[in-house]
Amino acid sequence: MQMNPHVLIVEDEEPIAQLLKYNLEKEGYRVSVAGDGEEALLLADEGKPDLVVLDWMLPKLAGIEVCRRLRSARDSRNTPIVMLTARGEEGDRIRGLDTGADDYVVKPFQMSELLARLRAVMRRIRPALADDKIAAGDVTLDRGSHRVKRAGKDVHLGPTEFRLLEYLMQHPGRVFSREQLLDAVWGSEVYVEARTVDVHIGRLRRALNAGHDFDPIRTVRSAGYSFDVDG
Amino acid sequence: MQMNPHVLIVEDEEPIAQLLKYNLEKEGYRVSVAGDGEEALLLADEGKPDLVVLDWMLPKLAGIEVCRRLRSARDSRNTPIVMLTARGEEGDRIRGLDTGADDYVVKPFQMSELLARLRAVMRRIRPALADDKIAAGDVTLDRGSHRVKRAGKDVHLGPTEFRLLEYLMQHPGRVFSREQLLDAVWGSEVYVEARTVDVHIGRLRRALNAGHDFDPIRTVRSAGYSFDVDG
DNA sequence: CATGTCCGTCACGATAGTGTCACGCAAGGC
DNA sequence: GCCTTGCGTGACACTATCGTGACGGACATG
Repeated sequence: MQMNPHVLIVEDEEPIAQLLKYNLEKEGYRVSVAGDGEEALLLADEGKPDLVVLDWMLPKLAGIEVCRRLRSARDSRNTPIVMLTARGEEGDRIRGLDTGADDYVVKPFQMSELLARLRAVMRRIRPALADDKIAAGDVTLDRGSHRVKRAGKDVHLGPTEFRLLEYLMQHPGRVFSREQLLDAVWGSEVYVEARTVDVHIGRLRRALNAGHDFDPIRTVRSAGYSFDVDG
Repeated sequence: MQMNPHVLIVEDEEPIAQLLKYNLEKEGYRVSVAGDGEEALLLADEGKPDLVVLDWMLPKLAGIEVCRRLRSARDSRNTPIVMLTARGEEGDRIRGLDTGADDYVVKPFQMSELLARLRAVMRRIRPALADDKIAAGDVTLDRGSHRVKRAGKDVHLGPTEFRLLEYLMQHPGRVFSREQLLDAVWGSEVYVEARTVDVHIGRLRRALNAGHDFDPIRTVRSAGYSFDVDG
C-alpha cells in the first residue's frame, strides 16, 4: 500500500506554480497549489501533505510565518519544508532554516535540481514514507491500513493507543516525557492530566503483550517511556 | 532534557512571571526572572542563560531594545530569544524577528504551547544541550535513551545518580564542590544537607563499579569530587 | 433506547528512590 | 603516635512515582 507522496506548493506567481505542478505530477507526486499563505495553512491542515514547497515572498502572510505555523505543535507529522528564495536573500534563508525549513532552493532554479532536492529531503526526513510501515523487533505498525501486529498476529488498539505507539516507535530507544507525549499524541491545545499517559501506556501494554513475555515499552522512572526493541 | 538549561524570563507583570517560573521549573529548567530591561541585561550577562523568554512590553527599556542588545557582540553565545507579544502587534512581531528573536508566542497563551515552543527552539538552536551522548573512558551516558553503560554493559541508575553522573562527566577531571553539585543537580531552590552528595556518590560508585576495579570517581579531600577518565 | 467502545480521571497499593543520621575508618597536621 | 577533620556506608523512615482496577461520560452504532 504505497501511496504517492502528496506535495503542497505555496507560490503566488501562477506560471511558476503551474510549472512546478506539471513537473511534480509527472514525477509521480500528488500536488496541491496554494496561492497565498492563508490558503496554504488551510490546505496543509486538510490535505496532510508529505512535503511543502514554500515560496518565501508571499502576499498576506510572509513565508516565515507560514513556515512557523506549519511547524507548530498541531503538525505532529513534522512535514518537511523546502523553501524557494530569490538570490541574495541570505538573511531570510538562514532565518528560514532556523524556523524549521529543511532545505532551500534559490530562484531561478533548474527543475532537475529542485526535483533532486525534494527526493533528498523526502529520503532524509521521512524514510518511513518510502514504506508505510514501521517495524521494530517483532512489532509492525502499518499507517496505511491502521494495523498493528505482534509476531504476525493482529493487535487491536484504540486510536490514542495507536498514535502513542506510532510516536514511540518512530524513535526506538528514545525516552519521551509525559509532556512530550501529550504534545505529540494529544496535541498542545488540549489539556489532559499527565498521568493519563500512564493509563494509556498500561492499555497499550496489555494489548501488545498478550501472550508475550517481553515488554517492549520501557518505563524510565521520573523521565518517561520509550519503545525498545530488546533488552 | 536533563542537564537543566538555564532560562531567563524578562517579564514585568509579576503574576505572569511567577506562573512562568513555576511551570518552567517543573519542566526541569533553571530559571531567573528579570522585572525590566536593565535587570535583564545584567542577569543575562552574569547568568549566561541558554534561552531568553522576553516580554515585548517592558518598563524602562523596550523589548526590542533588550533584544537588540542581547544580540549585540557581547553575546557571542547567540542565545535564542522567544518573545511574548500581545495579540495584534503584528508589526512588532515582524520587527522582533528581524531584530533577532527566534520565535514568538502571542499572549494570552497556553502554557503547554509555550513549553513546546521552547523545547523546539532549544532543539533547533542547541541540539547539543538537549541531546546526544557523553563518553569518557569506558563509560557512556546517553541522554536520549536515558541509558548509562560501563564497558558496554547497562548500568541502572536512579534519577539523581543519573543527573549527578551527567554533570560530572560534562567536565571530566574537574573537581566540583558539594555546593556546586547541589546547585547543579538538585537545583538552587531546594535545601538538602551537603553530606547527601556523599551518599549519592557512594550509590553511584556502587552501581558503576560493580565488576570493575577502577573507580572513575575521584574524591578530593576537603574539595569535592570529579570524574576522571584514567589514573 | 440499548449496547459497545474508547476516553480521562481518580484512588489505592506496591516499590524504587531519597535524605538524614550515626558509626567507624582514613587522611593529614603536628 | 595522637588528635582533628573529612569521608564511606549501612540502616531506616519517608516520599515520589508508577501500575492498575474502577467509574462515569462522550460518542457512535444498531
